[in-house]
Amino acid sequence: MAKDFLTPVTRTTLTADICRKMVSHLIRGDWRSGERIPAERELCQKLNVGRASLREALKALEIMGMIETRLGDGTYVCKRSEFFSRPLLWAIVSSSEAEAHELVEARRLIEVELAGMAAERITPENLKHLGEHLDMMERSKENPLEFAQADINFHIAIGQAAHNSILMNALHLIRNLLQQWISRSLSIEGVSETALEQHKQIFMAIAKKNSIAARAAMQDHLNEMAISLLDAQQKLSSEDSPIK
Amino acid sequence: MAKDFLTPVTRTTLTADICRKMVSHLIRGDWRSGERIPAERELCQKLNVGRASLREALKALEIMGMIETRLGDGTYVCKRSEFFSRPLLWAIVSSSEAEAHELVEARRLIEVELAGMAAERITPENLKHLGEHLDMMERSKENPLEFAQADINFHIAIGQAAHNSILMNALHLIRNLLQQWISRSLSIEGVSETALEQHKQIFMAIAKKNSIAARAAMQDHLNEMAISLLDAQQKLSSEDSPIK
DNA sequence: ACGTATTTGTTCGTATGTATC
DNA sequence: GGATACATACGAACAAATACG
Repeated sequence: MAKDFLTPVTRTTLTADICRKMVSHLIRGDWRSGERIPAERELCQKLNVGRASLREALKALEIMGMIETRLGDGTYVCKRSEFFSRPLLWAIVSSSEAEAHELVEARRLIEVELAGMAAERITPENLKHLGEHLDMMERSKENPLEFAQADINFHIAIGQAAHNSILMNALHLIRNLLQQWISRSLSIEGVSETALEQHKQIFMAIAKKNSIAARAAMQDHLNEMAISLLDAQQKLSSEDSPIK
Repeated sequence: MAKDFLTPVTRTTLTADICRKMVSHLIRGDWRSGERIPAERELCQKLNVGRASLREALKALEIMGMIETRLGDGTYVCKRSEFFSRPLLWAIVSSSEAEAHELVEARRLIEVELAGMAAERITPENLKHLGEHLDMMERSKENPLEFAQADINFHIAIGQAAHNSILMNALHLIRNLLQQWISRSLSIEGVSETALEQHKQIFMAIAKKNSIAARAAMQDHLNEMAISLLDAQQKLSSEDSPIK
């Protein structure tokens, strides 16, 4: 069509251009993971741009988790697996309308899948860590705080064993959003005993690399926990004094 | 343990703090989608920070697709569904085959579940919309751009019918990160015909409120698409010319 | 049609705090 | 402790694009 004759001049900002250039250097491996990149002032000269423009680009990359700047030291390239892993980013996924039951639903979906994937992909080292967290739970039956922490670590370790960083980020996020209710529900009489028992089931299924059993065990666990959790949540929100 | 006595002082930068604050305003809806936010200098005064620090935060948000700045005009809030949709992000994500694989995996997990949930919870109105998007795909077989848009709308409509805002947000996010490859793969000979046929299967299963069939149909669809998609992604990253 | 005010884009200079050797 | 290199942060200034009367 005639109206699309000549493409409009797409105005780009200097900052975005710098960002693009930096990204392509990062990707191409001109600067490797863990390496230090040239100082800001040096880059300014090489790129022939002002310091503010460069810093805007650098900050954007930092917030996306691609580089890390250390005060008084320099700027370093992050590992690829850390790209996009800044919690800030994933907070966006949550929404104010998000209700407890939606969170619980999302949690079940993700953790069941992660358990299945972990059973298929777990390395001996992953398994060792997983076992340690289970032992920790056993030892800290009398200490609610330690128990809750061991519980978290166990679930996170499963996520790591699944080797999918995207879902791992999602797991972290949902955990954070649910954490206060999870802690509360663990303090209900008898819940932590049940949880420990179910964790053992999950561990065994994963150790046997039985993906189906691992999914089922995690499903059982989360079904059970969902009840206590929603219970704790209702109690909590009814106590909730309107803050306004 | 004694060594963990006092929590380390987590040094935060001003820019990151500003960024956090802005994000929470964006999420909480203090500034709505499409609205113009206060001018830079005004924000500086209100937040009591220098303009450079503020701009670094704003640029980061812009590159992630959360806000849009127009020279000589002002800064506007993007729609939630457009967050993370900036081309620059594609460049970053598309550079890693491992990440592509993880994204595809996460997409399958979420969309299969959403299809199942949609079959159980869809309202007549939701179903009407879903049907309209399907018709749109049928009508635009010859127009790749329209077809791709109808494809997006169809999947989004399923997400809406599932009535879980957390998973809906996750769907948007992953969609945006995968979009360029999805478009590419749809342009491969024969792929769009297959996709259309599979969409019909999904639609029928959901219309019958058959959750199991809906899951299966979506699984089929995404399995098939994953092949074309990873294919398109490999081709794309091998074309990548060194910029220097 | 023109000019003025507003707003973002970009650079520079300067002062300060921090890390490393 | 001192010297050096570096990031952090602010403010001022001008350019460029846009909106509005």
